[in-house]
Amino acid sequence: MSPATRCKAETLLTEAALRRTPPRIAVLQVLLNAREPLNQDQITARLDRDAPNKVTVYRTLQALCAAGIVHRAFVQKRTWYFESAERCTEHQCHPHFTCTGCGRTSCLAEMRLPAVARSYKGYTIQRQRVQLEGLCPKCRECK
Amino acid sequence: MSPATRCKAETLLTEAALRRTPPRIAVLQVLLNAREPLNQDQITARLDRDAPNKVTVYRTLQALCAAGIVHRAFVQKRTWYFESAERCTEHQCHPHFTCTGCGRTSCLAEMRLPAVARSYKGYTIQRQRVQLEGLCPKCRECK
DNA sequence: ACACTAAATGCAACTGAGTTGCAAGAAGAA
DNA sequence: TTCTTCTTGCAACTCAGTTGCATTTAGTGT
Ligand SMILES: [Zn+2]
Ligand SMILES: [Zn+2]
Ligand SMILES: [Zn+2]
Ligand SMILES: [Zn+2]
Repeated sequence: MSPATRCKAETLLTEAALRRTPPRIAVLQVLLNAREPLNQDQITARLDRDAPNKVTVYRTLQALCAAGIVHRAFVQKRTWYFESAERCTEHQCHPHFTCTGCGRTSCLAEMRLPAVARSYKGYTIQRQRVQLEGLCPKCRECK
Repeated sequence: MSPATRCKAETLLTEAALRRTPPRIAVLQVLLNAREPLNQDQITARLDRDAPNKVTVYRTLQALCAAGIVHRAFVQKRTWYFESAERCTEHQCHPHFTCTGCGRTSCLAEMRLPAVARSYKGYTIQRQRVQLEGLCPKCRECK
């Protein structure tokens, strides 16, 4: 882990008024470095020896989500995948793409999405989450 | 249940080359009549005395989803909510709105959504699912 | 109408990510 | 440093979902 990432993690925690504890800094660093959403086991695996108890990871993710630093990106096979919220705007999370061929899910973080209406039939729409489905570049070739 | 709904359910099963068994017809009828996505317990509750075994409901929903007649609309508190696919198009499911105030999720089946690109960086995009978040009409008043 | 076969059902038992309670430990304020 | 409050680790629990298998049934073809 780079010292820059660590610094970023600590800053985010401070801004969210969360205590800067080793487990939180560690988990947040993993998510800041990840290119794809990770589930709890994957986060634990990346921490290896420094991994805290699984309940601590669980509660850490809860706290980070409540603070808005981390998002629950999607659920697959009954497990949640988490990611840093840094590549999402206030009104729109970046889309996730699930391949019907290989089952893999990836972030399309740079994809521009058409904006949705801010209100509809009395509903105030504050945030939009988009899930895409189809064939990934690899599976498209094989087909 | 109206005889029309039953007929519709049986037709859908036949078209999908699925056996028209009592549990399947019953579960499908419930979903065709529902205005909101339902989880397994809610489906069972609506069938009351006629409710099949929970494993049968589970496997029925699996079969209906595999056939594309039913969609897994969203997951909430570790349980899946199902709905008939009749109000979705091939490329776009109707959006679901979750209120951050009361936690309720509702279908915005008539809402028009801007179309998303059919391909992006080598990905072939076949279907789009949109999840919205904000305040529902009731919670907006109270606020 | 009857026999046959592949598919569906019900039951019981299992799975495992998520969740909780509580005692011990650590962060941050005074 | 002391104190208070929040956080952590452990063990135990929850419960929707999942599986295996024996029994039943839908649909097909006599
Ligand atoms: Zn693929
Ligand atoms: Zn992402
Ligand atoms: Zn509401
Ligand atoms: Zn819906």
